[in-house]
Amino acid sequence: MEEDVEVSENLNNHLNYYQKEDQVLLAVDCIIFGFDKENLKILLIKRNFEPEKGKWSLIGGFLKKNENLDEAAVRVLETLTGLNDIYLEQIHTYSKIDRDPGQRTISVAYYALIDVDSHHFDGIQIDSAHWFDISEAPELIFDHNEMVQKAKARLKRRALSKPIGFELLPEKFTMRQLQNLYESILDKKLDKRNFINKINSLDVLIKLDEKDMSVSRKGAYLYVFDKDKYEKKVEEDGFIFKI
Amino acid sequence: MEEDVEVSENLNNHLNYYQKEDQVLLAVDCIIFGFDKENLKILLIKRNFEPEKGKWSLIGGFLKKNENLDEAAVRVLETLTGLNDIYLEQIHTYSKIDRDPGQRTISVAYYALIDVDSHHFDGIQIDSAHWFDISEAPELIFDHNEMVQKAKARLKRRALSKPIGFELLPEKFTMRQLQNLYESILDKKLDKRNFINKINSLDVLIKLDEKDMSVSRKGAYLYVFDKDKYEKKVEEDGFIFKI
DNA sequence: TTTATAAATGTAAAAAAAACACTTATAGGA
DNA sequence: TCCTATAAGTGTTTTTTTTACATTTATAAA
Repeated sequence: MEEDVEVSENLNNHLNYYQKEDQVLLAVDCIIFGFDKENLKILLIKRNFEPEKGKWSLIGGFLKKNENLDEAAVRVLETLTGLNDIYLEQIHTYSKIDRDPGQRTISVAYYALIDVDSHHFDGIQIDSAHWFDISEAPELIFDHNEMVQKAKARLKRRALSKPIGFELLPEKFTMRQLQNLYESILDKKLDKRNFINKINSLDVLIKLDEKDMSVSRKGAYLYVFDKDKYEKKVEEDGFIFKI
Repeated sequence: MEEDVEVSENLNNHLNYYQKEDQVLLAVDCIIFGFDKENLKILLIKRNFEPEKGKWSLIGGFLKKNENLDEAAVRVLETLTGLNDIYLEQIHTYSKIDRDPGQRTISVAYYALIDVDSHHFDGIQIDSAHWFDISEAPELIFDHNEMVQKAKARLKRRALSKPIGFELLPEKFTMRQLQNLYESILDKKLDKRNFINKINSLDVLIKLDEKDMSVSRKGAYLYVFDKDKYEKKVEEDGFIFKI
């Protein structure tokens, strides 16, 4: 039934102006970055359908008639994680003719940022999903490696110009964790004092009277990101977040 | 005939793995920036077909089976300008359900950079096309205004980090023209001496023994962009172009 | 009480960016 | 041919930002 409607809509509906044009399948694929207070991770799944069944892959899905691409990406992510409040951003659209040997498919890549620990999703919803350390991720199907490369580059750029990191951290975090995150994303060591000075000069963190005692004997103060303050700054004086 | 083949391929071919998925029309729309040595421009057309016939629009076209998106964008641009060596970059994919009242269409926006004068295209190939000063562009159909906004922001970012400007200038140009271009893109006045010092410190221009006498009595030295040197620098020492 | 460990802290030097004004070459007009 | 008007060309100082760098402190565990 559904298919009949589809054919009729696409080829026979007199309200359509573009009847002679080729149609394509449009997919979304999500590069899901996570952070566990130590290392940057990526969430991958083992494909359980053909083609390329059994190989590692990004999670993806096809765009449906009744949703836009952002909504499709949210849906796809919810299917995997059970979460629907995940930070998502569109990156690039991939269209090589034979990129998917199954059928001509164009794919819109999104990247997502998740705090691995504090979003304790109800167990990942697909058994074969696995968090890989970003440096230890396996080869992926199709052009998914290329997508991941681009997403990493984008993440790096955004980390330098937006307070993107706070999507990847628990609500309360230590300076060391924030620095670990930036070091993972930028893939280089940073000087501790300079980093703290820089962050403090941005004036968008609130230092709590609370310490995380789980790592050191002295304990480390916890901070929260002051989103309102950040947004007010951006609005009022075109504040530029720049690390 | 062609349509028969299409239906059969999409719905009946046993090599297709994704038969039950919805298909969509995929378009490309091009934000064509130009520069005439004075001002940043945008090339728009008056649509000569429904819907929204007669309104100003970006130039666009539908993706075909035998091409990828970059190729589609090149084809669309060639149709309009007769040129096929234009700098193009994908920006974003737009998918709001009712963005095109004609039919559900997803559109991939590209931006293009053209030197208005020295690419003297054989007259623009579509009569209704017109170069608008970027600040005087008319309202556009669908979500094209949004696309232009994003393209402008992207152009700004890229101008600060890549020698993008040289796509928009004639081969030989004066420092004043380069500064005009940057001022147009960044939408602010720059100090002449600081600008020249900055550009010279990048060391990617060749100063010619030739002057442009068309603007001042004194004449202004002409420069060319040393693309090889630029690329060698990027490769060898990760040279960062930053204005 | 001692010890081991990560946290917390500030300053000086170097580099980059911004502010700033006068001289020069030439065409065109007097 | 001399004068004038106009944009081109040129450096230095100040300010801001970035980088480099080492010691003390709080606490839990031994």
